[in-house]
Amino acid sequence: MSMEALVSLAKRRGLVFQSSEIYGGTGSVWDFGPLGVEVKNNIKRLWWRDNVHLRPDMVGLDASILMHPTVWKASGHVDHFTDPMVDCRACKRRFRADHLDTVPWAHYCPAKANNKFEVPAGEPCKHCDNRRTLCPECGKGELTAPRQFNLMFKTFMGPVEEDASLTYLRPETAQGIFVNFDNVLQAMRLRLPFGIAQIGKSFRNEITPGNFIFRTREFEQMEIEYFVNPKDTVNGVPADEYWHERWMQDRLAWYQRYGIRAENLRLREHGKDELSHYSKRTADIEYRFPMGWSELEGIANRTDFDLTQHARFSGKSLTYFDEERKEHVVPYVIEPSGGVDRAFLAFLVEAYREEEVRGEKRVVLRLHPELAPLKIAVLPLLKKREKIVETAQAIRAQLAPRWLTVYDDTASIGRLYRRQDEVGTPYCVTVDVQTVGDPETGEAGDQRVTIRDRDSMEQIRVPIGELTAVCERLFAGESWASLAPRYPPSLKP
RNA sequence: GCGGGAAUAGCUCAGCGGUAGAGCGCCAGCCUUCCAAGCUGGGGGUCGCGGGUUCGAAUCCCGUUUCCCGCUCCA
Repeated sequence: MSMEALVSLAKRRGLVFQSSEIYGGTGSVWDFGPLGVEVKNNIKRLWWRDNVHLRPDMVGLDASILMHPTVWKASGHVDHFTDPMVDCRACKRRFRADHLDTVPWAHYCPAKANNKFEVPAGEPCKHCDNRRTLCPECGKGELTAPRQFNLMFKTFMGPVEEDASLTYLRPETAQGIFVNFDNVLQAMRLRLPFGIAQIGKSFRNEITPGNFIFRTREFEQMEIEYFVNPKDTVNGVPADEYWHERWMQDRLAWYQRYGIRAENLRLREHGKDELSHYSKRTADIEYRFPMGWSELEGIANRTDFDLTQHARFSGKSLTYFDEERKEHVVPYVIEPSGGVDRAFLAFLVEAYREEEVRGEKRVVLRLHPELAPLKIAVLPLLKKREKIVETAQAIRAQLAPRWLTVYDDTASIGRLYRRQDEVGTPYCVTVDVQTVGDPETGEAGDQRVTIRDRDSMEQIRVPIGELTAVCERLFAGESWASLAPRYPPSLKP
């Protein structure tokens, strides 16, 4: 499938809109429409349920986006979260200035005659004190002066824009967890290992955003900081390494549980040169997006870097008292950090299918029922029959408190089904003449309705009185195939 | 930020100096007893934005914004 087809569907069906579109759009930010916000909330709810509520060793947190500016000094983001870039004027290649310093370079020194020198990596010219000026790739082009990109958005706390009030929109939710480590520890009486989870917006002034909602400047993270005692071992392995491996496997399984096929997921270990300034080891969970394998979630061993830094900058002790060893330790932390928007995109890409049904193209989102924005659509077969419409609307009202249920009567039944297919509604409930009886013939209604399965397009016929119970079983995961034999469809065609 | 491509109806696109179009979708009506059927009617476009050339610009020129593909970066 192509990203274009998905962008188009997302807009047409109210999943994702470009931000500020009526003003010509604004770069690298997107809005989630009425159906998009449902999917996104579903992703966050499931992540929270599976990673916080179902585990005895996890608690949640919701820290503010604006924090004390020193947080970002301590975290290293003020100093390290920058990429000095230089461009070659001739071949137009772009380089990170710090990478250029890793190779020796040829230099034509203006301060000396007979002036070609080889200068060692990372050193300026001994004679003129210049750094590399020529492109390492094409060898001819002159390089621009390095330009600094700090990827953090600056802002000001309070009405006066002065340096004293300068702070940043957080570039990751993680720091909100680290600075609350001791608060949470005291309030919740926790024992290592334990984790703190948080979902929230983060902001990065990316040099190159793009690929739809894959890389945006405002995005939402689902982060866990899982604290372990580095002195402990599990199965003979240091605790941090054991839990790192565990989280990699758990998180991989989570994506699969909600519909991502194993062949479209992989773990990719970071090389030493690409590790972040805080990381001992990092592995990415990558998904096979339309534009290629790209990161869905990073799982890093941040060691004791963050707690140590914050202890140093704040002067507060951020340690854990090890009762067995009778000593204070600084916990190590394993960080599974996922992008909500990236998960959204991956689930959508994975679910999108174009199928051929009776010679017609059918677009269907085969979303996991828990992710689907709408759970049930109640449809009248004939909108001219008052009794059918009344019954259908009553059924919608009956189901709505339990599942997000919509009613639609604005087209023929086939079209209504296809509309629901396009947004991935797992089940449609149809009310027909047989349900309510036919006043013309005097035939009595059977008070049964049809449930139609999105993926197989098969139907079963269920008494209205059992509808809620049957839906309960379907959404609890009971398979269509096991349920269907008990509720044969209408004998009429 | 650099190079390349693009921007016309909700979507996909045609039109390339002379009155803004098609298909699909959407809305209303008729018809219709379960998978985008048919018929009739309807709403909807500052042709991304700004400037220029011209009697006349969606069309040619300049600028700009946004999107897509690369370089680079990350969740």
